[in-house]
Amino acid sequence: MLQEKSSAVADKGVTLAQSSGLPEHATEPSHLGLPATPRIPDNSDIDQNIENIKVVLHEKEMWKKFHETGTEMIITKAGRRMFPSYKVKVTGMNPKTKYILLIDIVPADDHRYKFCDNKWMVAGKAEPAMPGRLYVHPDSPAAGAHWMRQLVSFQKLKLTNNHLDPFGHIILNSMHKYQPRLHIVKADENNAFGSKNTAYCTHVFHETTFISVTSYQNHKITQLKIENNPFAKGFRGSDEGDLRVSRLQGKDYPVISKNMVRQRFLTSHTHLAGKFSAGVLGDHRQVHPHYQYESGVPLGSTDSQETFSNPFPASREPSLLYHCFKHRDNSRHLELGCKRPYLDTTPSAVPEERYFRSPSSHEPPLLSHPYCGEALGSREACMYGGMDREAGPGGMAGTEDLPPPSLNCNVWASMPPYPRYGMQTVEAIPYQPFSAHYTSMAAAPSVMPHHSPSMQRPQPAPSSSSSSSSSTPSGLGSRDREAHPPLYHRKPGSPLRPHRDFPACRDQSPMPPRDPVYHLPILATFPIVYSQC
DNA sequence: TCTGGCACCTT
DNA sequence: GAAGGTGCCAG
Repeated sequence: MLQEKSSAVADKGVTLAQSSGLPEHATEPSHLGLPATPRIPDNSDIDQNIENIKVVLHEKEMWKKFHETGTEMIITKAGRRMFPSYKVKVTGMNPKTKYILLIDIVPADDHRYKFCDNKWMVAGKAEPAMPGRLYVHPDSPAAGAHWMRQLVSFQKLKLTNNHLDPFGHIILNSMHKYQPRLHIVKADENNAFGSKNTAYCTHVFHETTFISVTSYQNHKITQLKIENNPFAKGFRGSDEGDLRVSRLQGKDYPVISKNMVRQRFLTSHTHLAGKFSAGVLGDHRQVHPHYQYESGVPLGSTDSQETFSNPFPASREPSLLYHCFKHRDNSRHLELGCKRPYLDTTPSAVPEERYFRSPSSHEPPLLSHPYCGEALGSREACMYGGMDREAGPGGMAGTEDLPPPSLNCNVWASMPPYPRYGMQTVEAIPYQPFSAHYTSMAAAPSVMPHHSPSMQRPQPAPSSSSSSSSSTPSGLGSRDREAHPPLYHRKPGSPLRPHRDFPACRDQSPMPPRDPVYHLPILATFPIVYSQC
């Protein structure tokens, strides 16, 4: 469908190779462990198909509009869709190869925000990240031809602020900034991912960054939503809209809400004053310079000093980041403890959507702990959430309140969505409580730039980045890894189904018990550590 | 800041 | 016509 030339060009990102199985950036001593310049991998390191995949964000212009204003996404207890919807056009796939497409939404930084004086301002330290969850596209796994045939829409993805959400929606904290990420995973022979040789790419469009809210803060965003979202058509027309509100209130005359008055006043006032103060959020770069490309050319070191005209100054056009690599080392393949194949799961209340626990939420100071994912069962839904607690091969440490997992409950560690600068990645090395480890994603490094104090936590045994790269990321032995099946499994020819039974892994408590395990650093942004819990 | 109910709208 | 997605608003 919509193919934007500019976007297509812009979408040229950098492909990073990592022969050791650990992302290059994760072991680089330099800034965030990122190499000075992206290294083009040889085909022995990177799966050709994965490497060639191009992703274009659909309705990029609309996203830009929102982004320039400061995108806000409503989150509700019941779950709210994103608007604009996350839709992409994918090309470059091997038509016959099966892929799994999924999205996770990771914190863009570790701040909490507030909308003050008609602009977003940092209001403090971020709340502990919600259990990370992944939304797997319902069509997954599907052949490349299928994905490339038409737009891939993630419009059914829903966001919630309910920490105990039973529907598998992606859980977020209100007033926090997030970055959606698209992961394209090459399905293995079992139509799953997580096993050895798993190859995948992560694509990040930073114009999709948003701040989660329970009610819109910026009137401009409200108007953009109303103007562009068909479901909000009833609110279209400024005057009519006001009149409609009046009617809703049983009045026949226009009534302007206080908020609207305030917003409009502030907007006007702010305009006269000079618009948003640049840099309000600008000190939180979401993308690492080295992974930021424009028109196929590295943008270079963009920095926080850059002047931004929008609330999300970190963005740059075009903003696509992606990282691809293939796990050649068994010690790094995705291996999850799937006690039951998807087909064994029974339908659940989770309808049509697939959510998984996401490995990559920033969760200071717990961000480095592994995530435990259980599958939600339903014909199409499958969710994995990040465990906010320690999880060992045989169970989830610190989850004494949890019943024994009756189904699948996987653990994985992830890399924080924003830069951890060297030591962050190094921290993980010493840790060895997991049975499987899967590190990846260059996307992580791209998504965030500053190092937050909150992210600094006691290091079990500071080690060099090289050591981390040379050894199993989490220090897991292959012995344990091999004991676990793929995270995402689907029998050939059968619909991909998630495991059911969240209760088995009710790890949604926002504040997991403090445990040494939490010192485990997250080495990658995408499924990294998997083990049964 | 957040929630639930509402009317209006699309699908 | 039903189901479900919207923003608005009182509380």
